[in-house]
Formats: sequence, structure tokens, C-alpha cells
Amino acid sequence: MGAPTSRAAKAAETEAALKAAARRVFAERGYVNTKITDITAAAGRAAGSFYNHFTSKDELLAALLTDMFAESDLVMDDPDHRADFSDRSAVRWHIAQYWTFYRRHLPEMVVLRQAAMANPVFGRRLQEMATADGAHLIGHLEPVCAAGIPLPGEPDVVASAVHSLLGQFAYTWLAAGGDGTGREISDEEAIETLTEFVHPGLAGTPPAGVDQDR
Amino acid sequence: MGAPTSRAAKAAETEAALKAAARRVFAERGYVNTKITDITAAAGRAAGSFYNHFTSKDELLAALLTDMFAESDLVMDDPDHRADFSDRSAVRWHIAQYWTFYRRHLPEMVVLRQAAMANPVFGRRLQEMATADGAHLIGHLEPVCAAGIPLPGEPDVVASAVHSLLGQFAYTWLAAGGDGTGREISDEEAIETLTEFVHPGLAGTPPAGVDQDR
DNA sequence: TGTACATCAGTGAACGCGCGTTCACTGATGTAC
DNA sequence: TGTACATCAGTGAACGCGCGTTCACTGATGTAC
Repeated sequence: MGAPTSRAAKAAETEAALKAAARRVFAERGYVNTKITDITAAAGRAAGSFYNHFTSKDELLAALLTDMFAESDLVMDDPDHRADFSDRSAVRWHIAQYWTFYRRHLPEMVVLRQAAMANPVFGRRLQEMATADGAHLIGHLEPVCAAGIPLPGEPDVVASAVHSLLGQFAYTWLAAGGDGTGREISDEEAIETLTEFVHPGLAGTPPAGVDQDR
Repeated sequence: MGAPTSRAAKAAETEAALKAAARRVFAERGYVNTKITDITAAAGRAAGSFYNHFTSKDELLAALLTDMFAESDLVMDDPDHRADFSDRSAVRWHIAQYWTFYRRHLPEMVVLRQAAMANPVFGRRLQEMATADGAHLIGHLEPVCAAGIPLPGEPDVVASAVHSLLGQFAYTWLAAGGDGTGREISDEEAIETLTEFVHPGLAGTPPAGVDQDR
């Protein structure tokens, strides 16, 4: 920020301004409705400036995604990361990570979803994300299987179900304005409800509060 | 079909041909990537013909949705429709209905999703669908609550979670080509896994196969 | 340190492609007498 | 039943808007001597 001196610094600043502006404008109007001049205008630059940094809107999005994935790799290295999904707090931790990650990267997540529908390249990108999350999840389901607890189905299908639930639920409440009744949801309530909903099905335990000796 | 005689019949046939062509082309290229001339070409008509029947692509989509919702109202009147979600087969029936409906109306469901992201009118339409499904679901959760079984959260949030799961899972496997591993899924496996995943969390019962007296 | 030239980020008016939309025309169906 | 005219679905070439993209230009930063 401020007044950059060197050329490289000025260029970097403009590029960052374009990215930041794109995140804001994407969040407001969505990907397809955003014109390149909307981005440059929001960044306070001339239209032509865009092409000094990106060849297209798609490439700008790809750059935003690269930034995002770099961060997501860091999250997975957190020492609180525990493996056994029969442990409720391990499930909760993962759900909380997903939820807060989604919130932090709302523009990217929403736009990726949108771009995936129009452009196969981003479609594959989104699918790869799902595959990676799935593989990770399947790893955590191993201890459950090993304990002889029956899953609701094949591990990969169960993983995809969990991923579907988290992804769409987060999109609905964080991006699409909820269920249409005007209700809002707190992070706490979202994470708690999802945990309570997912955990019994995965860990083979009855939901909290159900009488177990009858 | 064949050679229509009256003007009205000919017009109706063209309109039907445009709708049918739109469904096909939408399914192939998606909504935003489909040009009006793609639709007319697929229907074997001239470009100008389109405007005798619809003022825009959006209006054509609205017409397709109207047809679809008319059918969805019928489905709900099925006599097999049972209310108590502590009954596993009632849950399964609803999931099966949703799944097969999604499959039958794949083009509409996919396109609505896509259009909802670019056009607030369709965004509201999709939200209304979710609200209606939610209200319906909440009705079925009443008996569960009445039996003193704790739900994973507030009924409206739980309803939205179920809706999220079904909607995204169906989209993933029916429209987006699965989880990226090339795996396919049968109707039977999808419905069974979803039921097994959802039912324990809703009905307060442990998943099938878990030893209950320990 | 100073001067002359080169380079490069940024500018914004202008260009041009793609696609939605129009409209004069055609030929078939409907109506009047 | 026949003729003359009106209506209307469909046609497709042409028009024009919107927006992505270019490019000659500006002024500041960097380099050579």
C-alpha cells in the first residue's frame, strides 16, 4: 500500500488490488455477471491494465484458487488434527475446520461452484477437491471400520455424502442467504447440528441423549 | 407429431419441440453456454421462430420449471406417502422419491441450479423449493419430536441439512459424473446409503447392525 | 552527480466479434361471400 | 364448391448492442556513460 517506488512493487500492488477487487465484486454479482471492467473499476485501474496481469477472467480465478489451496494445505497440518471418527470431538473438529474455511474463502468457493458449471476446467478442479476431501475422509473412517462398526454404505460413497452435506449446507447458509425464511445461523449452531447429524451415522453410536439400555 | 393441420397444432408442436430441444441442449452444454440458436437448431427451426413462443431463454426455463412443478405436486399425493420418520421405510420412501424425481428432471434441476447463481429470480425459485421441501420435512419430524427423541438441532436447520445432503449428492452422482474416480452408482445403492446415513440421525436409533445391549 | 535514452506499468478510446433480436418475406391455413 | 383476401407460424439474413481486447500514448522508474 501507500506509494510504491520500484516498478515491480507497483505491478505487484496492482495485481493484488485486482485480485482483492475481484473477490469483492464476485461476491456481489457472481462470476458470470462480473465484467472485466467491473473488476478494474473496483480496483481503481484502467480496463487495459487487467491484461498486464491476467489473460482472462478465468485465469484470475485460477490465481485466486491457487492462493486458497495454498492455505488449505496449511490447515491440514494443524496438531489438533485427530484421526479416529468414533471420537465425536474429532468429527466436530473437521466440521469446524470445513465451516470456517468456507466462510473465510466464501468468494472463491461460491465462484468456483459457478465457474464449474460453465467451464469444464473448473468442473474438474471442483471434482478434484471433492476427491481429495474424500480420500482424507476415507482415511478417518478406517478406524471405524476396523472396530467392526458398519458404515451406511461403501466408504467412498459415504465420504461423498458427507462432502455433499457440508458443501451444500455451507453454501446455503453462508452464501445463498439460508432457507428462505430469513433465519440466520451462528457458527456454533451450524457446527453443532452438523456434528450431531453426521456423527451417529458414521460412528455407529446412537445420537446423544438416547436411552441405550432398554 | 407427424403433419399438423391446424395452425394452433403446428404452433404447439413447435413450442414442444423447442422445449424438448432445450432440455437436451441444456443437459449437454449447461444453461449459460447454450445460445438461443443452439436451441432452435436442435429443434430444427429457424432462429426467429423462438420469439413466437418465448421472449427469452429465461422465460423458456421458467416454462420448463412450471411443467416440472406440476408433476412434483402429483408425486406428493401418492398413497404410499407415510408420515412417521421413526419408521425407516418412510424415510426410505421419501429419499427414493427425491432421487428418482431428480433423475427424471435432471436437465431442469441442473439448469435451475446454474441459473440461480446468475439470476436472482431463479435464486428465489430454488430457495422456495428448499423452503417447501423443508416445511414438508419438518412435518414428518413432528412424530419423532413428540416421541421425545432429540433431533440433531432445530427442526428447520435439520430439514435444511437433509435437503442439502440429498440435493448435492444427487447432483454429484447424476449430473457431475460422481466423485472424480470414475465410479458410478446404482439407484439402489444411492437410496440405500442415503437412508442408512440419514435415518439414525433423525430417528434417534442406532444404525442397523449395531449391538444395542452392551 | 548529471544527462540521454530505454524500459515498462498503466491509460482509455476505439475496434470488432459474438450473439440476441428484429423484420420483411413466404407459404400455408382460416374466413367471408 | 369456389374465389379472393386475411391471418399467422415460420424463415433467415441483417442489424446493432455489449463487452472483451487491443494499442498508441504517457509519465515514471531504471540504466549507461
